[in-house]
Amino acid sequence: MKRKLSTEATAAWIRLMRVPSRVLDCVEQDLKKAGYPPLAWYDALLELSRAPSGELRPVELERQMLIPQYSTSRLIDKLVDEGLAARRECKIDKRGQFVEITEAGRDLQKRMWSAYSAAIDKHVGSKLSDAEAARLCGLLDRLGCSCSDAKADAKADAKADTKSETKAAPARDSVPAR
Amino acid sequence: MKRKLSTEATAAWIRLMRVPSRVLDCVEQDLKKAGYPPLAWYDALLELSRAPSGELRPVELERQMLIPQYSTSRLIDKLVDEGLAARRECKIDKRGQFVEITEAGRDLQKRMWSAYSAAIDKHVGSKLSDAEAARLCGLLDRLGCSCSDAKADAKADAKADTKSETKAAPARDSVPAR
DNA sequence: CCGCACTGAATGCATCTGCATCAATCTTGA
DNA sequence: TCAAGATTGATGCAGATGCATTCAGTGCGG
Repeated sequence: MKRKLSTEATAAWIRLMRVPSRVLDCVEQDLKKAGYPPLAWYDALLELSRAPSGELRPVELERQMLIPQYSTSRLIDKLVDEGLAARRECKIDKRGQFVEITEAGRDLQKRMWSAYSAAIDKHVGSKLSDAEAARLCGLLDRLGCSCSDAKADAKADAKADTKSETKAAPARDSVPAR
Repeated sequence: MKRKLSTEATAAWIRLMRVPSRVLDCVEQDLKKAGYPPLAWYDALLELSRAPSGELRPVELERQMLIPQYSTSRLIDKLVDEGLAARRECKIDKRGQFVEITEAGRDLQKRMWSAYSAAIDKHVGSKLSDAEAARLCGLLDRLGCSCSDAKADAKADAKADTKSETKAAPARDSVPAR
């Protein structure tokens, strides 16, 4: 299996590594200049605001946001410090807890969205037609489900848990609000 | 200038934020499992090995790699520590220096490339036809030149005050070798 | 020659990240 | 029913990153 790496694939790789991080940077900068916190805060607030009663278990938030557990824990710390969310006891499972978005949190989420959506439009929407954006989605989706096997490899001799998450998942994700 | 953000653009944004970072992760993991250092080291070694006499000014390296100055400085520290590069005095400008790749550095760069190219092919090349890869390049390129104007802006009012960050995008670069 | 603005590079410090581990609690199954 | 194992969430620590500053050296205008 000694495939040859094509120049097209190489060119795509270079752009994959450069362009999105740059675009993210631009958007984050716009948000920051508007006086808002990092995007991760928005994502968390959005997930919380969407949840049935405005509250989620940290472990749920973690799964929604696809970030590591410790990262979730620390993010929650900060949201709580800023009064954007509150920890609430979880009666049914005393190991756990609920994190509930506050009014201030909902408010911030809404205000951020206007700046956020404007930034996305500025840096992505305005540069591509809808058809092009859709084609880009299609191409990126083709790259999506690759690392599950790495995970499997890692614990190959462990449990064969087949947790392979084929997360080509539809857009049910962070950004879209409102 | 109150454009509406389309759902297509939003979907593209989500994928832009997720897919490439995931692909990068996979490639980095592959490299790591093969016992190699981070990709940034490869990039630096590649730039050095390509340079006329195997040496560059740090400031050149910085521009090639699109990473901040302090980051370059620290990366060089590590390469030197590992014997992959050496600092050499710059006679014509005593503020500066040259960084020269060593034989060990050239050797590592070459060895890394075989693992690296295999990983790129596995996670990108094998998932897209050459035509698709080319289309992906085209689409990503449309997004590329968005922050250059930010740079221009910054330069424009540079004299004013602008503590605003003229930060260059952190991005991976320079893959193609051999 | 001097003063002054600028460039090249390093570094102190605060923050962020990842990893490993911990304690508490829940679940399972013998 | 209880021990073994799995889950939930927090945290100590090491390394990475970003920011601002510092230091040395350059080059220009006077």
